[in-house]
Amino acid sequence: MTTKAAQSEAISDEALTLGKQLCFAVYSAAHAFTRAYKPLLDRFGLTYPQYLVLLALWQRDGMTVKRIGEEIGLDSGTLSPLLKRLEAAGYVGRQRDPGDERQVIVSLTDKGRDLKTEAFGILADIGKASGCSLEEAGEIRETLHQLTRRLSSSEMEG
Amino acid sequence: MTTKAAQSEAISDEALTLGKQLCFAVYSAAHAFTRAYKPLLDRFGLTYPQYLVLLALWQRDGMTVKRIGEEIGLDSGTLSPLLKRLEAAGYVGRQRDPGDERQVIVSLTDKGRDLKTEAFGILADIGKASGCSLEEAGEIRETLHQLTRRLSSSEMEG
DNA sequence: CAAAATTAATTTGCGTGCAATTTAATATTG
DNA sequence: CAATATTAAATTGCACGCAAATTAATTTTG
Repeated sequence: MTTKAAQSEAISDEALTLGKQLCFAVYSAAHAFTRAYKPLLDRFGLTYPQYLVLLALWQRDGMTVKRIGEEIGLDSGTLSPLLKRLEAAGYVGRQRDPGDERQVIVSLTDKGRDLKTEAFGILADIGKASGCSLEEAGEIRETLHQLTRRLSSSEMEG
Repeated sequence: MTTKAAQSEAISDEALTLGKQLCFAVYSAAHAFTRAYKPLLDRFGLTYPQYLVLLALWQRDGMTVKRIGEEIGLDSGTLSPLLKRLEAAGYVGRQRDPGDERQVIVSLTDKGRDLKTEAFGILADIGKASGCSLEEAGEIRETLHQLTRRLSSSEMEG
């Protein structure tokens, strides 16, 4: 098993295993976050992506659908129905921008604003459960941002 | 702005921002992987989770649905229809276990086995696009595994 | 300024992802 | 050994996530 063919086979197997584990680690961590949030968000009747939208609005109220999408990385096809559900739940309102009728401005209701206070507790719980210091969390964030940027920038058309 | 109330407000705002960024970094990275794989998998008519199932089968053929679910973290509600699509595409076969008729054994077809060779190339492409050395990838994987383990172990019932 | 191009949301269609229910088969135990 | 409990898949229902098509409003430009 020391031929050239056998060696390249070994390298490929290593790449296979590593690639699988790296991709799957990210995949699992994302699901772990979703699951960790779920019981905390259930009592507000919110899903994780709905919560991400509210986090964005708590930092900057009155954004358009497009702007929200840029903030959290979702397109309007996902956001339109999601925002309707948030509206039905009474957390946000949606109004066409009078200055540009193509755009829809999403703004927090009083109920949506009130939720922010309780949401701080949720983030604290998640922070505790993640077992990270502020510095560790910052490092993980930076590493993943870098990874995301690299993957996004390379097109890799089949 | 140096009262006790103002200070705890500041701390909470920091937790809010950090928590949001950490959760979102993981969330974005997972989607970046999915998007990075998409053009490569499209020509085989495969989705990313379908590809994960095949990766698992290339390493250990003939697993039950439950075992596959444990390997990649999906339940039968997701796997049953997914496996039917893989079967319809001709990559796997499904047979009831004669020894225990409750179980369904999933095995690769010749077409499914043949795909493994090309899949090595996909992993290599992703590895290249991620811009990681084997060591860096290993560190990221370990960090995320640790994070996933911590989040999974803490129940946090609302 | 009118036709063409662009833009923002919405809608549609398909494939997850997961909780909860159902069905069928196997284990348990009274 | 028959009633009960457990287990593995499949099914159902709801909410993403994204591509593609549609609709309506605004720019662009000929």
